[in-house]
Amino acid sequence: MSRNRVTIHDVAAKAGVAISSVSRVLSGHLDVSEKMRARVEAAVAELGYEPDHLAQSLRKGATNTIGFMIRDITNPLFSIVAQSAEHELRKAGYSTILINSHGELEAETENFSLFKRRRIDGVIASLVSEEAPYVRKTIRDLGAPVVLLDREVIGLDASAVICDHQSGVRDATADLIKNGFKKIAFLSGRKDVYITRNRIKGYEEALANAKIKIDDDFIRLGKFGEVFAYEETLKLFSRKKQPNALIAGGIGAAGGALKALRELGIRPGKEIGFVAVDEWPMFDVLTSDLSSVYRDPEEMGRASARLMLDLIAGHAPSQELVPTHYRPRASSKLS
Amino acid sequence: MSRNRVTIHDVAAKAGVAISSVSRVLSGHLDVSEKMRARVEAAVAELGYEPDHLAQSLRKGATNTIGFMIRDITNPLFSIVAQSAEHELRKAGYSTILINSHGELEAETENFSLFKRRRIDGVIASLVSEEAPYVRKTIRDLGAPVVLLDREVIGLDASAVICDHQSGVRDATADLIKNGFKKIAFLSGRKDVYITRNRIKGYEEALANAKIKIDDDFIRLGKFGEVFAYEETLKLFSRKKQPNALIAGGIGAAGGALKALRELGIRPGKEIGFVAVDEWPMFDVLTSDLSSVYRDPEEMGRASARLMLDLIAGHAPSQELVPTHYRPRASSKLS
DNA sequence: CTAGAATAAGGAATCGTTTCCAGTAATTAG
DNA sequence: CTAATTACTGGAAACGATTCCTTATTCTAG
Repeated sequence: MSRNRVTIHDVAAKAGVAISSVSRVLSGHLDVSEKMRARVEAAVAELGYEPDHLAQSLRKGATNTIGFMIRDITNPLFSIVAQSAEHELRKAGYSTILINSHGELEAETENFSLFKRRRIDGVIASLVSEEAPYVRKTIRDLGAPVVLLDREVIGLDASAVICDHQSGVRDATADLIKNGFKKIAFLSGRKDVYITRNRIKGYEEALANAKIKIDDDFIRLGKFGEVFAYEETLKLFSRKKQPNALIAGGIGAAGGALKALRELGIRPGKEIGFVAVDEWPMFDVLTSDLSSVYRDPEEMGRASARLMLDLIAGHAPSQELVPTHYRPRASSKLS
Repeated sequence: MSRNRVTIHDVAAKAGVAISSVSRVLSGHLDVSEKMRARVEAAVAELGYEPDHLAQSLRKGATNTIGFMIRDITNPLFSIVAQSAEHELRKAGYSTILINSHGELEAETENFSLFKRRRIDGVIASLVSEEAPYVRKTIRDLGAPVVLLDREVIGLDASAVICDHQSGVRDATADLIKNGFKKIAFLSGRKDVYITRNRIKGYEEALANAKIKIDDDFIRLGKFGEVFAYEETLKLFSRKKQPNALIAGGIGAAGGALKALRELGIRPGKEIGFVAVDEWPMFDVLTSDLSSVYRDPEEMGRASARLMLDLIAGHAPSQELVPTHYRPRASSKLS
């Protein structure tokens, strides 16, 4: 089965030349005669030789492989980011190893160690924790370029793709206020990460602009994912002090919130105002006119790939900012 | 940066032993003395040594890497399959390289060649074409075990995970008939692949059972994906002879169909009967009570991983059948 | 026509492991 | 007490490429 592997030795033997000459021809080196090139290429063609990537990597010290680690591949936004990054990296000759961290710190650590053992050329990651010493140590130990998704990288030796959630959420909040909502609840994931902090900034900015007092009871932070949002939404709407609008930060959160609302018989755009932060595939088809804060996941993927290739080329770490756009639809006002 | 790489030589030097002994200790070989084991392990711990996976692979001839190739990672069903397979394979010590073929034959070919150069230990793939000679040649050239998703493997040297679409679609069709629909349109992707043929079997079986004549005008096959389904649905409902129910095969098809229906002002469960084949994340939340034919993507992933590990262990190719379940909800009868 | 440069090709070291083969030391049997 | 195993350990040859270093040849110039 794999016995039919043809190596550079076979090519050299067939062409009657040294293996170093075969290598030189294949790497497009200058100092080879026309005759040599022709003979070698004939032998290569005849034997169907393909260089062994493994041996090349070992010798060259580069694997042409990038690790891509995210919390959850099945999150449609992330899967688009991953696909787009993979596409872009492949054009530059890199393969991508995709790994889930399931949002767990230990899985993440194990993944980094795996990447290191595999001599990955770089890692694009959406980290679980943003705690600076941990991140710094992780990056140092890896010994390869790192691009972080949606994380601040101040004082870190890494590049980052960061999204301007703030302005999107600010505009969304302002629109809700404009439409008469004053008791706006805000739902998002872990509070110690950039994405959450940045969204809250936008939320608070809009409230401040409208001179509405911030009510901490309406800000529900905890975990990313459907379950947390579902439970928190149930709580929010089963107390005395109820909000009359809801901003759900993230795809999971929006799903969980919508599920809870459905069970409660509360309809977005009818009984409350509602904005989803992030969209999912067929957003316009599957949902009934939800207002949203949009960001382009393909651009995020491309940006992360660009940053990675820059780092590999030896450039200094840098950042790319991806904008967000508030898209008002039916759910952000009552009808 | 990567200058701090510590090799087995360093460990051997620090422990004052031969590198072969270090290797023996680390591989858990029997013939090492306690003293030797202790010294080596101390040195390993002190230096933080991790074996280079690349060198190991080159020497051992196995990369512990599986290639996973699908048409489209952003299809939520596939992304769950991929995640589940990755999870299962990782438990067995394998990493997964995930690659898109975008449904294009040339991309697929290129991917196989990439996998081969990387000496992948096996490939799990959802192939673009099912044309036997092509598939056979591809598998032979790869020289590594192959598991196909949703493909018949008769006469091929490969294992397969196949889904029993037929019975799910049959039940769905029968339910529509029972609810009074006789003009049931059926939408699916390429007609030369198992998944489409198998679904049609179920559709035709139910019609035959009910003694309803099959009307080829109502069977619309062509491409997977949203666009095709969207266009075909528009056509279906803008002719004289209109169906009064629709089965959409696949996530993309369901999305495209729903989009078209929305534009036409035709509501599933109101003006027509509707069944989606395959579900997507938050299916119950995002859609308004659509009937569906369900299959468990996690099980598909696990099954593909199991089959792959079996093949690697030297077992003969085999198949696993994943069942489908018709889940009637509001959209398959009028109200 | 010969010295020196330029060109082309071969040989060998190297990347970091594993594993086979010897050889030495320790153990047991006779 | 010596011979025959057995238990460890070190050395070296792979794995399949790249690349540096030589050396042989050809070319140009003086």
